[in-house]
Amino acid sequence: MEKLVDVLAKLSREIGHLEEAAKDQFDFKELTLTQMNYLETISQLGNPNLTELSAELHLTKPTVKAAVDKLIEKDFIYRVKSDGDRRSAHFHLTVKGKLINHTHDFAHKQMAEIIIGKLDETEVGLLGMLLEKIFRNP
Amino acid sequence: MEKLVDVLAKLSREIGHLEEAAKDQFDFKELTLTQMNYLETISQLGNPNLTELSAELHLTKPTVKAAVDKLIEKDFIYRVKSDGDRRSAHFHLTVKGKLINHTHDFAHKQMAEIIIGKLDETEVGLLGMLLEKIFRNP
DNA sequence: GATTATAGTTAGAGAAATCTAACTATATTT
DNA sequence: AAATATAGTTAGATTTCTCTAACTATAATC
Repeated sequence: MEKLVDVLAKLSREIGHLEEAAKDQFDFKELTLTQMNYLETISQLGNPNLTELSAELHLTKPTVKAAVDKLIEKDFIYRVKSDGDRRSAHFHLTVKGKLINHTHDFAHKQMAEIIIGKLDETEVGLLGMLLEKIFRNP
Repeated sequence: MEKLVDVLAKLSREIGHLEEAAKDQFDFKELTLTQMNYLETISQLGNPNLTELSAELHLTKPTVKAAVDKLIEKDFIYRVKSDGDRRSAHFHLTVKGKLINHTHDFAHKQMAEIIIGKLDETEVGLLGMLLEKIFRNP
């Protein structure tokens, strides 16, 4: 257990570094840390409305409205009116906004390459199976 | 490769969620997202001085000075004068500031528990060995 | 159908985060 | 030892982030 925790820490630190590096590359100087956080949260929640997004971020609705208005203006997200409820609308990432996820994808791809460089084919297959088993549903 | 990337994405997303949850728990409402980022970066750099911290964050020195002054006031970090260079000082996390790292530790421990719940003893041992091999130095 | 609840908006104010320009003190170079 | 470079600081201004209070429009409940 102790050892497993250690090695998980290393893995997550390594992935963290790779993501940081990817973010630096992807010229996200156009966005503040806070704004990036909004994009990530919108992506994680999967097209939330204002109420859901505010709840997740522990911020008030006027605060979040101001932020998303700015992100819309900068073409990172857009609004889609709800069919069911005419009061409400959901936020979607634009193509530009989805770049934020590419930083994750990039990091994971690099990690995969590191792994393939360190393990032989059998071991890679084994690792894949084990991780898959961990995330299998039931 | 494709499959490995997928499963790494799941793993890192899962650890991410656990860290978010841990942060919520640890009543870091006292800190803004930005301030948490300062603490994490100070921890990662290992007691940087103002110049190093500014460079890493891509921010000007007056900006970073204002931020660290506030973190010192709130007792999350402290200044240690450099022996060699009398102009300079390094930032260290206080006991309170180190709590930021506990959120990571917490997440990794929980992840380890999930893994132990999903795999049998042999498989856990195997996974540990594989991950260790990945992070072995040469 | 009237009342209450929910989703989002607007206006205005204050705190947080950032910058540039100008400065002091110590180190390094010439 | 004079000139230049580096580490950090100060002052002042601007932008970003956040809040509360009051509002509109639609939905749900009674």
